[in-house]
Amino acid sequence: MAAATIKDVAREAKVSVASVSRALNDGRGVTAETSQRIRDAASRLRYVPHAAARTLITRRTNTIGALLPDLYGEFFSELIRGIDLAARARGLHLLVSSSHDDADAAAAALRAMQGRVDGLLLMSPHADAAFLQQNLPHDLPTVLMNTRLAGADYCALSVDNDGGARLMVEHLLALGHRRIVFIQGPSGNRDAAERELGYREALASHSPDSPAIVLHGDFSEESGYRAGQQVLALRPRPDAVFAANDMMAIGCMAALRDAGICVPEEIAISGFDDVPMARYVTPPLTTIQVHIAELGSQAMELLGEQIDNPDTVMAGTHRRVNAELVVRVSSGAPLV
Amino acid sequence: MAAATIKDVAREAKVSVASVSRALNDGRGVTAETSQRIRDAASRLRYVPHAAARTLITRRTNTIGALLPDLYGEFFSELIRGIDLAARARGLHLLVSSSHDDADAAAAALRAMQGRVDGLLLMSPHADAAFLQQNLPHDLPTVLMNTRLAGADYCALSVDNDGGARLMVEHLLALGHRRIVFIQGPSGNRDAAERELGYREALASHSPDSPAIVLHGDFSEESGYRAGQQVLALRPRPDAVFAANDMMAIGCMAALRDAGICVPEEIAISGFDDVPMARYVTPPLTTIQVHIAELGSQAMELLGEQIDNPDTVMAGTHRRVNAELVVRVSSGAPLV
DNA sequence: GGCGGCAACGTAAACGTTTTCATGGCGAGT
DNA sequence: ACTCGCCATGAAAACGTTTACGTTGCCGCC
Repeated sequence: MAAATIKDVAREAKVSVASVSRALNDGRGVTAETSQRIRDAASRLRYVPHAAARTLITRRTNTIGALLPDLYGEFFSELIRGIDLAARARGLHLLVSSSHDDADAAAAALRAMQGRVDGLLLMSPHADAAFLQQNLPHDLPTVLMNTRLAGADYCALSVDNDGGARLMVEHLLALGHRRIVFIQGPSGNRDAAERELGYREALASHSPDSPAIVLHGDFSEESGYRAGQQVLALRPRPDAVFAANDMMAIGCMAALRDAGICVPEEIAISGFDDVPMARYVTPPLTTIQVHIAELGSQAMELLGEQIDNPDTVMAGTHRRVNAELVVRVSSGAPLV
Repeated sequence: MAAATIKDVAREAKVSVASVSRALNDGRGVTAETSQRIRDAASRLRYVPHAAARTLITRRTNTIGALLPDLYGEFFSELIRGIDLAARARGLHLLVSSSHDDADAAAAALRAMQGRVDGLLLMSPHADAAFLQQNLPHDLPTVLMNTRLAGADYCALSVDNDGGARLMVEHLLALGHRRIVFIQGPSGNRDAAERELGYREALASHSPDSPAIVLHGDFSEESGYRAGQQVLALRPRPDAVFAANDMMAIGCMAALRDAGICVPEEIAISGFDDVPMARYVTPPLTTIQVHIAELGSQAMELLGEQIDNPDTVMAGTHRRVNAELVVRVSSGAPLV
């Protein structure tokens, strides 16, 4: 029993294939009763339109592609969840290609998506201008996510690292902390750089006499631990530490604990990301939460708009998704 | 500039479309030099075959679908990673549909995949026999993952909860613990039920005089905390606690700590899953690690075999992916 | 030298839709 | 009553491939 085609339905309902197509799509140009007869015949035969045949003529796949780097844990799941939800709401399918870690693999994956998708969600560390120019079919609607490229040629979306960092510094300042250390992320990492920028900006604008004190780190817990040891050696001793991510904050906290320093009474600590673990460490970590799912769904929305109106040029549109302050014990805020 | 078609390439290379198709696919029936000329023309025009047109005639989409429930965190990412890697190795694309939490949504998603995929990876709490019979196109190769259905009609793959739980109980017994409490997962959850079964089996076969002591829980940290309080009230007091997942183990550990009980000196604790947090709690949690990525890639392998040889019936094949004991401090094992 | 066979290549059908255009019927307006 | 126009319906083209089948030319063999 091969799958039923539109011809089978037409024969069953004693009409032409054209009428079947009309009845099952917009439904205009067909009498109510013939339409009903056709629907009955279709469901009787369990007819489901052949997607490829439809694509061939309509030039639409009703599918969008997501090209992602090698991602771990919470971030990836949340991102996909957001994308998937928004895509489903628009009746679109989701073709994902993940875990390609070099530029060649990404380019190959990109080529392979050609013609299988109506639009592309692209997040790739290799996505510089040249790469895009070379590999991206320029008539394909695309939204860049968290790429280092802020260029005006593409539509982009990224998390507001800058704003999040500013929020955190303002929070620490409001609590009375004045000497605030920042622990950097790996050099070359864009998120890390933006967070540092936000730290410096907030400090400069809200507390010009507070020095910017920056220690090295690479997002790993160990580097946070080492930074914590350096913090202890600083004179005068800092009031607070703001790590570029939670894992470093946790490592730093361990270093302070090992040295007998009380957090947050003697030194406040805060991180960035709000990983699930952040609320479980002792003391619970004050941090910045980013709604990753929202990043995904907003990107999908943006892409959807581009697909629906291909003529209105949206290149250069650049949105940011908000970051939110999550106050817990480690920053020394009075509990309410 | 619309995308180049095979006709354009044919014109450019001054051959017929048939020769282009031959040269670009198997390459037989075409002279070496014409073949080269065709390839040149193709790359000059940036020709990439129209996937839908090809699908229409070959009846193959080179895509597999993954239908997943609403999944969180690590599990989802690892699963997708495993699937994606194995699929890419076979030159297949991955269409995912996730986050459908009721049976109707799952059925709709399943219908929508009709004809877009060559095979299906299905993990759904709603996938009972009736649901599958009703919604699954029976000529579509399918692999069931972690479904409650062990029936012989489908090809299936699941994690060895049973074996993992046995490993843990044997570990605890080997350390000299005799009164081992088990904290259940939510009722109706298949993973939880299998873990409990493994606990009971191991206890019965290795230490028949040890009683099976089972407390209620629902996988949440809070339920673990409550179970921990019940543990404290038991007389004689248990040696060890084996929670059906890590979060409950962590909750239980908190309850014991709050009561001033030392872990593992007075009571050993262990969990299941090896969530990232497990190594960071104090003391670090002994648990069972499941290679989720392997679950994904093995499922993909199984599906690939089904697709490649559609005639050999593989229904009823049922494999399990191993679970592994991860010994940390919380079980009281001597450190090496 | 004619003929069979084989290899390279071209022609055209087929896949299952959507959509344009043609056709017929029927109601309304004069 | 005749015609105009609209509306439901059908016929057929088109989308871009693959592939079965025909055609051509060439080589070798009798």
